[in-house]
Amino acid sequence: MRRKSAADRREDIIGAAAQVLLDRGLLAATTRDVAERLGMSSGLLNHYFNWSELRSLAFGRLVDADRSRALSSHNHEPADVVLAAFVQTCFAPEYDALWRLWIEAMDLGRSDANLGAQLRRCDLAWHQGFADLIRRGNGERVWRCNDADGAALRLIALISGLAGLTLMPNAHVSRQDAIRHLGVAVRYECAAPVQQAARRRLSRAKRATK
Amino acid sequence: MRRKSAADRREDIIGAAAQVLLDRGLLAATTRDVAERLGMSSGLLNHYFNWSELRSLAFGRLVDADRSRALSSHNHEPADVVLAAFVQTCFAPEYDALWRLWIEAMDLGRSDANLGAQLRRCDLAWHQGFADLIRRGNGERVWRCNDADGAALRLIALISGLAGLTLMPNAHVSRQDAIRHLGVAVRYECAAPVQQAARRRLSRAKRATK
DNA sequence: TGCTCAATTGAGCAAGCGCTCAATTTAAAG
DNA sequence: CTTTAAATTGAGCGCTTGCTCAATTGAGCA
Repeated sequence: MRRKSAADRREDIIGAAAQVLLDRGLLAATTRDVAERLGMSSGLLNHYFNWSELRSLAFGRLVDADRSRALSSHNHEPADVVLAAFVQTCFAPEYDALWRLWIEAMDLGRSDANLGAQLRRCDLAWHQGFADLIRRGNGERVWRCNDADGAALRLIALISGLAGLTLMPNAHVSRQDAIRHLGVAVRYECAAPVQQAARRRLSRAKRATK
Repeated sequence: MRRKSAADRREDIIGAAAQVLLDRGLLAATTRDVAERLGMSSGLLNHYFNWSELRSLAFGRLVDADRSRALSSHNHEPADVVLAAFVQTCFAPEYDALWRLWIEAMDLGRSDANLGAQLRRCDLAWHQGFADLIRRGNGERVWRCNDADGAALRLIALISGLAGLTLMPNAHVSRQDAIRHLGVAVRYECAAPVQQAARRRLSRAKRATK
């Protein structure tokens, strides 16, 4: 195998490991898979990383890239548009592998300290990004949410739970269902103030007709 | 080892396997752990079960028992009391092992067909039980929920997501936080009609003073 | 009492895992 | 060109896993 500097080699390995994780999952992926994908010897891989370290690094890189794409990439659009787009797309098939990794990390992160620390970091970053988006929406007056942090945490927890239900073979919750349920929860948490007032008027009118 | 009938032996093994699962988790538990706990040879265990089958059976038994305890055991109490008790207790330390199994099953159930089928069954049963409880509350007029099935699914998904956050070592979500967040979601989904009216009056009064 | 067959044993197989290490190759410094 | 240190190799070690199978044991029946 053509020689490279240590830094370049490390980058190659992390990138390949990330692809292997997407293909096989955190649990099924092996060091030999990564080495084979790069056409390098298994010994070289272990010269740079141990598996726990490499797996955590590759996982963190994937999650970070995904978060940037989902939350930070289109900061020019209004918060409600960004959130609506996220709700519509987050359960699309192309993200199955990522949610699968997330669920696996919730399990393996308990026994693998590297993975646990990485998951915690990713968790906090997602939480932060989501809460910021909700606060931005408050500022733009597209909704009114008095507990952005709490809402962000609840929505993220709901998403991972829904992902778990959706990803099962023979799942009894379809992607469309998951999107719908997430949309309902989003409306609970981030109700548009205008709609709230309208709904209040409506219910008052109903009582009046009784 | 003292001889037993096939049926008794199978029961012994399933029971011991359930305890091993609680102790070590779905992933770390091994056939040897179960055999050792019963003081029997590993060969005998494999005479009655293969590991995939046994693990799924033991998992299902644990989840079923827990569901009975949480939802069906005190049917004489009002639905809101049952639900409130569930919210307060579901994240208690004694159920950590169970939630851990649930999260592990979301992962392993994708590659282990037995476990996948068992998880699906348990999922549907929990969903059914939860939705029934919500509908009972509708009948008792302790709340008004127009989408009991949807609410049940969202709450279960939220719970598993919160459990995943809570169970991590160095979790940034405490048990108290999890209870609070679940309580908030329950109020979203099953708002007491009386409280709704009171809140409406309150917000009207606020606008009047401005 | 002897027979029979199912329950039970436990050494060990085959496979997979992360990782080691002595040996080899090669880019770069002197 | 020579030297040197670092990159690279790959056979294989040590361990764990689920599971097999020939051999052994013992409860129930004639």
